[in-house]
Amino acid sequence: MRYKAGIETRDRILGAVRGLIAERGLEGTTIKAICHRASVLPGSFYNLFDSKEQAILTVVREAIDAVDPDPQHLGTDTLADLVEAYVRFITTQDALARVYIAIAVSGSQNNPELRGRMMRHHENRVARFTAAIEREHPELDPEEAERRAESLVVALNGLALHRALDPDFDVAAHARRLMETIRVPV
Amino acid sequence: MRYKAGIETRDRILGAVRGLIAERGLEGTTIKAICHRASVLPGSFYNLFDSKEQAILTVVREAIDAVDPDPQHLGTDTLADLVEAYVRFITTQDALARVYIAIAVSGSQNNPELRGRMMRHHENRVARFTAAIEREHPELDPEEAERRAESLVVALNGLALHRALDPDFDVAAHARRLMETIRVPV
DNA sequence: TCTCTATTTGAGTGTTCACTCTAATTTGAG
DNA sequence: CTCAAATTAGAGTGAACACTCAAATAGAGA
Repeated sequence: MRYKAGIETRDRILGAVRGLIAERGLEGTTIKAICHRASVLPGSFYNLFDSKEQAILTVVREAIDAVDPDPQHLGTDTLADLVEAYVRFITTQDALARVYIAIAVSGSQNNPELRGRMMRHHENRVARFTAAIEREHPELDPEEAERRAESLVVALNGLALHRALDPDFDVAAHARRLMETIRVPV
Repeated sequence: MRYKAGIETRDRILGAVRGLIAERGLEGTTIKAICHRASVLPGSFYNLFDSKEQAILTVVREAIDAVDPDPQHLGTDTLADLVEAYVRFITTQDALARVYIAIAVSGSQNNPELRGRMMRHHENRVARFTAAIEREHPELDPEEAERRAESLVVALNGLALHRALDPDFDVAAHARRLMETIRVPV
C-alpha cells in the first residue's frame, strides 16, 4: 500500500465494513458483501488486509476510540462530559455500539488478545471517570470514588445493551439518573 | 416424538446445546457438534427439531425463565430476593447469561418475534421490581418507583454484560451497591 | 522511456455449514 | 404376535464461507 490507489481502496473497504456492520451486523459482514459494496474483488481485499477479521477489528478499534471524548487525556473533562459523550456514542453510532457489545460477549471468549484490549479499555474508562469524580467531589474517599466510577461505567454499558434491544429506550434520561447517584453522600 | 427413545434423545440434544453454548458460544454450536455431543446423527436431530434455531431457542427460553425466581407471580418476593436471584443466574449460569445477551444484541435485530419476547420479558421484570420497591418504600411515588426499577434492571444487565467480559468481576458486590441507590430519598 | 513493484483481476480451492432422503431398525398399542 | 408408525442410520446436497493464485495492468521513481 504505497500508491494512492491502494490507500483509496483501503478507505473504501473500511467504509464498506462500517456500513455493513451498521446495517446487517457482524453476521452479514461477509467478504463477498464487503467487496461488492467497496467495488473491489477478493484479490484486492487480500492484497490490503490479511484477513476479514483484521478489517473488522480496525473498525471496532474506531468504535472503541469513539467512546473517548478526550483522547489526549488532558484530564479536564467533567463527569457530565464523559457521560454525555458515551450517550452520544450509544445513540448516534448504535451499530458500532452493538458491535462493541457483541465483541465483548462473544468475541472475547476465545480471543485473549481482544479480551485484553477490552479490559484495558474498560480500566482506562473507569480511571477517567474516577478522576472526574474526584475533581468534582473532593470530599469522597478515593476508593469510594473509584467504586462509584466503576458502577457508573458498568451501568452505562447496561444502557447501551438495553438500547440495542429497544431503539426507543431513553438513554439520556437514564444516564442522567445514574449520574445523580454519584452525588449521594456516603 | 411419542416413544420413550424419542423423548430421551430430545433431552440429550437439548443438553448438548446447553453445554455447547456454555463452552463455545452460539458460533460453536453447530449441528455437527450438537450431534456428536448428543451421540446422535443429523437424521435423528431433524426428526425431532425443525431447525437448529428451534433447538437453540428452546434453550434460550429456559435461560429467560431462569431469571425469574417466582414464576407464579405470588408477589411476595422482596427486592433483595429478585436481585439475588439474578446475581445467582449471572454467576452460576454464565453461559446462559451470555446467550441472553448475545440474543438481545444480535438475535433481536432481524427477528421481531424474538425481540418481542425479550421486550415482554424486560417489562415483566420491571413490573416485578416495581412492585417490590413499592412494597418496601410506600413513601415513593409509584412513577418514581417504576423509574427506579427500570434503572435497576438495566444496570443489573450491565453487570451481566461486564461479567461476560471479566469472570472475576464481583457481581454480587456491585448489585448490592445498585440496590442501595433505590433507598435514596427523592 | 524503462523497470520494478503495487495493484487489480476473477476464476478457483477446500472447508464448513444447515439440512435432506431413503432405507433399516425399533417400539408399543391392539 | 403383528404391524403401522416412530426412530435411527449415514451418505449426500447445494450453498456459502474465507481465502488463494497466476496473470494482467497501472503507477511512479530512475
